[in-house]
Amino acid sequence: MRVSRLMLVTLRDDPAEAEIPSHKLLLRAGYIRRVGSGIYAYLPLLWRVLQKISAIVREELNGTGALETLLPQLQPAELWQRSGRWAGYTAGEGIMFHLEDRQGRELGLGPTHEEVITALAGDLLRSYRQLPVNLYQIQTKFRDEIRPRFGLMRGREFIMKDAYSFHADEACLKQTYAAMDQAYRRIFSRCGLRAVAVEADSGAIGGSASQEFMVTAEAGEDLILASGDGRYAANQERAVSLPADAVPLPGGARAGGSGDALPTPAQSAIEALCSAHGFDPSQTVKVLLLLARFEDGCLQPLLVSLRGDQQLNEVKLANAVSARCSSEHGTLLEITPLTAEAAAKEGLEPIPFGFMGPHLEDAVLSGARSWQPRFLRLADATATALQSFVCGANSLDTHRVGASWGALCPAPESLDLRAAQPGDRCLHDPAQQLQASRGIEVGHIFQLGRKYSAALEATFTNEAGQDEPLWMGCYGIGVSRLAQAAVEQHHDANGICWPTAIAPYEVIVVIANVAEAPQRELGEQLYGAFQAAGIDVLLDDRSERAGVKFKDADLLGIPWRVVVGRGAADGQVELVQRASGERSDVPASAVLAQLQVHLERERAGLLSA
RNA sequence: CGGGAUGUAGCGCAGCUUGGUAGCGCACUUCGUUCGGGACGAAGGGGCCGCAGGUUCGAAUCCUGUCAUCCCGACCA
Repeated sequence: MRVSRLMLVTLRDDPAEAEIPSHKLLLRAGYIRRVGSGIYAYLPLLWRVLQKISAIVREELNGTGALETLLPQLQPAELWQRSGRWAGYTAGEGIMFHLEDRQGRELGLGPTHEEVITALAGDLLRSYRQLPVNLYQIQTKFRDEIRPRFGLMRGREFIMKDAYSFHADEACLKQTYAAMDQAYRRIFSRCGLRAVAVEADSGAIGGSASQEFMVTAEAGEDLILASGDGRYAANQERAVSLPADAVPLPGGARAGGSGDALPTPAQSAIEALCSAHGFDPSQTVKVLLLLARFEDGCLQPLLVSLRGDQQLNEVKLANAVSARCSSEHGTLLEITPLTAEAAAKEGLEPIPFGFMGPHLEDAVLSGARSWQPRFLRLADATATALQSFVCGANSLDTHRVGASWGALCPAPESLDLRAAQPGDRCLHDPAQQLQASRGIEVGHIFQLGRKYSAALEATFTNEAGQDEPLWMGCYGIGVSRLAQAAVEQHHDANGICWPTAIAPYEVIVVIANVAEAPQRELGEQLYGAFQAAGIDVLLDDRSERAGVKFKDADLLGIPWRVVVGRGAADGQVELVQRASGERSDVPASAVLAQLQVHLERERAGLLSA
């Protein structure tokens, strides 16, 4: 391709709309344009990148025996109602774009395809003899994100590879899951990405085991916690760790175990309380009030006890609340803090916020207009493990010192609700500490089990002649996000440095001065020779000054640059590697052979490294 | 949804406090000089100043509303 014909528009200044390097560079170098919030046009250069990524994905998945297919994006609500996800995905914080057709029938734009594929599988897969099957597609997904951001990182319309596997038993599912794990590692390596696999929360998709693949980058939206020995890595949403030891409360349990009253005027924050009385935060129990909203409209107040020095992990809490309430009230839609304003609106007596203890009685909820009249009481294990502690006395400006479970109130159910923190000791080896890094989630694989197949009655006949639900796995890769993640990981002050395997073009031949016939002729000749050799080559034939063309070549990030300039008359050209900046003078007759050696190796991505 | 910010030419910005009918740099067009790291000079084209009301003789500028975009958050009282 000739640059003069490429519709190339590069920007000198960073567009105001972009914040992170990869987003700025993709805009500046003419790879993308914003059409709306979270909606981007993939310009010809980026489309080549996306196709190269897709080709790698296809090769690796086809290699595992997976079948490529293409499913509809317009999906009937009925399908989602059968799986039980319609309300959760369309109401509240739901992310599914949905609409009505002319007959008034409801439809959704596919944010994911479990429903469609499972219904198809139920229809087509009848015997264990057909299993296992793994189907995948690469297509646009639609998600009405709460907050789209960072260009392609979190778009409302984006390209995803999603795969779904079907099995006769769990062991077979685990095999395919492991095969996909391996395929994913190869895919990211071949794309030239440093990616790590981490344990993950399976979120709204559901199912049991799940693992995310993170491209490590400062601008990542996710926090990864990993042990120094490399044996444990998890998303913070999911991570487990050993909490710091609590400092024992001097004097132990007092006044029959329900504690002594202590005047604590205006000391509603743990920090203020501790500094005023010399307590350690780990000697206190803090109480959080929250409100869970369910699909059926039920509003359930939550009372969560945590050790004062610990932080709540909302994802763990949401999972715990779902497990306890969803069979009765349907999908958990959201959990919000229970505020004084909301309580007043509900017609309740004032609640002593800032001075609450775990013994706060359900009576404070009496007279509630729409809330359930009882708290769902949950506690983190760090709180229930305390022999004696400091907590609010449930009246303003007062705490209790030396309270203990049982005497004060029954200990609530003890769970893991705390957020693991960097510096925490690891479960697998207390000598190891968790270290934090940031990551961009580019892939996620799940063992779904039979959640969807049971809901959608997708069954097969087993060897014994009985019908049972299919075992399922699902596996996603954010193709467009991966492209931007690659830029985030591979750029410098001058622009993008694409890994060769996914670069839009592998080589750019720059004619320094097109007014010079020898340069022009040699440039054209090399361009033709590279094309004939199967190299993806760009020819910068524009009548710009050399400096402009060099700047643009750097910005675009083409891995190799061949400069045809002053030496052209003597048959000499310059070969420059974009990422390293290394340059050498090479006879024009030898440059193709040299390039082929480099490209041969680089096309494999990091696999060869 | 809560908070913050910004909307002026394709991009980046100034002008707004103190109302008088729009400017700079880049990009674009033409000509000349230049020609290996975003050249210089000259001449041009392009804007209902996000939109709608209001105040005023007069609004980019003041007031009200609205829309859009970006950032932070939606977690500990």
